[in-house]
Amino acid sequence: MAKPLPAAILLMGPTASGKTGVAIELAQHLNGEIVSVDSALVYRDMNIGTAKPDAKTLSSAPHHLIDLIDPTQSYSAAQFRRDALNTMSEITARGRIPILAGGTMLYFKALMEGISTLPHADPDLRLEIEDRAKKQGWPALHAELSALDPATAARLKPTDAQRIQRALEVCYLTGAPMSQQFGKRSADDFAYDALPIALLPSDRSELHQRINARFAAMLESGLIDEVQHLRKEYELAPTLPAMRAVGYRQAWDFLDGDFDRKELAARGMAATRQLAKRQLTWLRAIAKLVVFDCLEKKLAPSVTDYAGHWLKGKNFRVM
RNA sequence: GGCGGGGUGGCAGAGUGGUCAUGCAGCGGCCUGCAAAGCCGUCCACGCCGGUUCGAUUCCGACCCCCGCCU
Repeated sequence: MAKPLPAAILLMGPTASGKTGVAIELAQHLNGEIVSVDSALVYRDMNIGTAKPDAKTLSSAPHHLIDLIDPTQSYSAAQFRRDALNTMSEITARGRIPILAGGTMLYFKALMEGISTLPHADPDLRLEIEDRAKKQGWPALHAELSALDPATAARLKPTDAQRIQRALEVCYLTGAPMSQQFGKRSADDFAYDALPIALLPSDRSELHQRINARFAAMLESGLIDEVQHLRKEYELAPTLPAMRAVGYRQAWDFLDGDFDRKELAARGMAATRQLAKRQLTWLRAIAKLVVFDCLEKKLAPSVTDYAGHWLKGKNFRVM
């Protein structure tokens, strides 16, 4: 008979849904450690705009996958999967429960469903492709993809620059169409008995209010200074993933003098609302979620209570 | 009070006697190494009342409101 799988808790929710507070409460009460599932928290020196928990909060429970790389570097879903699986097995080996908390739904998907064995990004090749796109336009490259990988080209719009680029990159690097390599999953499965929890707002406009207030607060606490500092300390460009993050992109353009502070606030808030919308679309597509209303007052205690019962039912020891 | 200009969707902003502005926001969706990214789709309108007309957001008149100048 197979050994029972180790337990894990997955805590998903849109931005500003209160994930951090819930995750800490879970970690403290259920003998857990938090694994961040967030494509922006991996950046060092990006604190205000990413709503990174402060030092005191971070020390109140073990956190992982935060502050991994410089803003000049880039991360990926595949890298996240490796890092997360490694971290999770370490946590499990300590006899504790991994609590994966965050809002980057692609990372959750990659973690749970696995990801095909494909070459990693090649910056030089990408530059080359972008160069050609500038001259010939993306539809021309899409046409080229039609010859190399008809199946992928068929499902991509000629305007979908990012995915056309990736598909071509895979073709060039491997000599084979990406669509033919999609079956080959990484061998290391997601071998956990996971409780997937989603924090959803019962009222969208209230979430929007929260988002607006939070972005205003970020400006108050020095988001602009943070970005200015980053520009001074690192060799950054507005095309880097880190500088395309919500808030940072807008602050960058503001520092370039593209618009005034009022417009910065409006654009930052709008970008955050749109992020939340996309996150909610992801969450609606995922079946078998245990849903909590993130606008509920006693959110953290009730989630902890629920997760505690779930763990007990599986004979895990709960602190 | 007089003269001039104007009132268009949540906002900005074109335009036309008879299928369409457009941008932003909002809403729905897609998603395999950039994902807080990238991409697709979509609702909402012509200040008010009357007239001309087969048909008026568009033409005419009255009215209301706004802006500027003058008294």
